[in-house]
Amino acid sequence: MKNEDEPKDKRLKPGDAQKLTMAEVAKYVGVSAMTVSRAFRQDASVSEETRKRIMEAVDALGYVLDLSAGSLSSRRSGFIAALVPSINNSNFSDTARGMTDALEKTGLQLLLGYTDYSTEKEEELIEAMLRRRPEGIILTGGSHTPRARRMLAQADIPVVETWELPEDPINQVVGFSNSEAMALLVRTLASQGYRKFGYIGGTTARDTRGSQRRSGFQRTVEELGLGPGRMISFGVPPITMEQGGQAIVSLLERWPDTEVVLCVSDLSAFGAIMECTRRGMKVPRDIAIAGFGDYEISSICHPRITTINVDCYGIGRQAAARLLDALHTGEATGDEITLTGYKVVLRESTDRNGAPTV
Amino acid sequence: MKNEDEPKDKRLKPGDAQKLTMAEVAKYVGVSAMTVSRAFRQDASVSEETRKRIMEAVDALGYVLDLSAGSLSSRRSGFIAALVPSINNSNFSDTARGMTDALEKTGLQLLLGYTDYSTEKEEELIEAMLRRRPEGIILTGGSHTPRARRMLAQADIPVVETWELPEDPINQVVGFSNSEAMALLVRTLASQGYRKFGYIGGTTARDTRGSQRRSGFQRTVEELGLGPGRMISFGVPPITMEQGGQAIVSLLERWPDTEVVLCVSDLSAFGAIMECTRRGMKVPRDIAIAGFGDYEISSICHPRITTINVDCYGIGRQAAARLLDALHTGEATGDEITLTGYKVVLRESTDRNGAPTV
DNA sequence: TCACTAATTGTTATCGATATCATCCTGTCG
DNA sequence: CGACAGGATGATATCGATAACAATTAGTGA
Repeated sequence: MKNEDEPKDKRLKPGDAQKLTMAEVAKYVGVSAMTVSRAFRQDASVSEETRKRIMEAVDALGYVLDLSAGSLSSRRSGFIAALVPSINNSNFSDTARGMTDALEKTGLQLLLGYTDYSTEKEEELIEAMLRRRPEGIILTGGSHTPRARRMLAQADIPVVETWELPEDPINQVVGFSNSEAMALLVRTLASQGYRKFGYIGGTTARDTRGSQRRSGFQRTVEELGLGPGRMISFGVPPITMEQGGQAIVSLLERWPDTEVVLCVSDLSAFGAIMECTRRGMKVPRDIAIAGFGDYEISSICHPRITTINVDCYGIGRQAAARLLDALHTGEATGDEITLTGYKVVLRESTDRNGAPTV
Repeated sequence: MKNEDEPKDKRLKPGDAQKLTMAEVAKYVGVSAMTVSRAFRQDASVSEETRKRIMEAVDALGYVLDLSAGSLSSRRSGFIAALVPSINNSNFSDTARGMTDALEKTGLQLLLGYTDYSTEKEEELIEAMLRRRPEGIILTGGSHTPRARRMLAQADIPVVETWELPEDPINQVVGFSNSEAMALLVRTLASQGYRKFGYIGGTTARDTRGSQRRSGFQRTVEELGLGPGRMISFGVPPITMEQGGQAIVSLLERWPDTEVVLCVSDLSAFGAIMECTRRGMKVPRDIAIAGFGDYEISSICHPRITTINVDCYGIGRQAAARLLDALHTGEATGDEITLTGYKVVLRESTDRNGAPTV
């Protein structure tokens, strides 16, 4: 083996900003590039002593591994793609956090995109993502354009759909039935004596989870013999806090005797409650209001909001875990449906007895 | 030119799931791979007719461009890395959205990571990002570990620091002075007659923007001769809504005569207001409370919250724009500081006259 | 008509790592 | 003592696109 201090006529000074390659690190240490490559992976067989010398050289030179080169030859990009409707929505950002956390230490990196609740945008993003050759992809919901489905099928990587139970799943699913969850909420409130139910949601079918919640509401209200629900649609999904406030005004103008209003999400429920308070109505004394999603705000605000708690973080974490399973078992696992929990959280905003202290 | 229907003995069926390469598309069409490559980029010179035939073949075969291969030879990854403290915070997710929007149509993709307010985590993420050879990187704040700074210097890519005005900027900066903004809020409220100021913030220096706001508060209160501010620290940053509620209780126990409380963020302000309301105090009649950040909630809740509006989306958008400038001008531009605006938004929660209607 | 320019397409080398197989060395066991 | 296992390392081909330059064709003006 040569003298370790040999790099005499090399113009490589430690800290030199020029593009460093593995080969140069190798030459500096006096080994082959292959050995340097091995030293970067803990499993590969390199003697401890060599690895140490290589890592010292890496530090001294300031070399940073180039994964884009590596992924080409290893045919593993190290990416997992994930598409969520919005990153400004704390439900979905919790899900994204769950995915990121589950991927920690696996060497896989999350490539995040947001579809803005549009399947067209989703299709574009799927194509953009597939160009990076992700090893798996996580989608929100089960609505996809035909072309998106084709691209996914051809990509031949595990797909996980989340947050819903699609009728025609692509591969795996991690989610829950939004319509069942909403139905449970209706039944729970009906059992407390509420009879005249209103509903606030967005106008279009863009938000499929919203549509499912609405149909769960409608179906259950009719099943219970409480007549057709009083439904107000307002704004393009996702419906905002402010729109929740506007919607409750419309709803109460049209059906002033409404006893309880369910909202497609906590955000609109919060907006509705605040608007009522502002107008001098007391919640729940004058009107009861419930949301969906159990956002942080709902347990803090006054009155606290009755809602459906959804395991957002768990959805992300499990979706990533299922993807990892599929990658490890050679993608031979059957496509499973993983149900995630939800539960009714009864709080002040629908309390039949106690009006909130003010 | 050969017969276009030639692929007779090729076993390539359209829609075949096997790994497709550009060369196979080329063979299918009867051109060279280079021509296919050109067809994918709008600037390159390919006849319209050829491009059309190629794109039809791409559709028929279901070929998807492989950017990881392309970035290796072109030495352009097509990535911009961005690190934010948290994706669950709507201020930062607005910033992320601004960046994504600014990068739309540029062919650059955002690689997002969250540091959880830790410079150590940031250092790890910077290394992970640099392994993907991003063409630029956007950071939040000006606090970085020495090793992080070294890696960034050596990477030799444009860096934009956001949300603050670091004393020792790396390259470009897009942000504002958090301490000046908070000082402005203090002066504004003082000019309305408030004298006894309290402050609620997190405990440690992890959240540098929080620390800057606090010092802006403290300095200004003293400058105005209003004695040392009454400060309560609570919880590990980022301080939550719930902690805001707990903090205001401590603060009022210790200094019951406090007239106005400024909070490090709207979230803690909201928690504080709700806790006061719950305890039968009226805001602002009994105590005035202000926040920072102008989150959606602050213009909706009751009472509406006085706050500092920050152009979160604009920070992201401009940060990305500055990065694009630097990339186009060959990185020869001087390192500039782009100031983003902020303004005091006076609302009900500090209104000296009108108590909110309840 | 012919040299010449511009538009279009092809050929070859290359980006920087890793897969794969070959080689070398050391120690062990019959 | 010789053969062989296994650990450590090296040599070479390769991943799939693109840069750079070469070649071909069509059109243009003298």
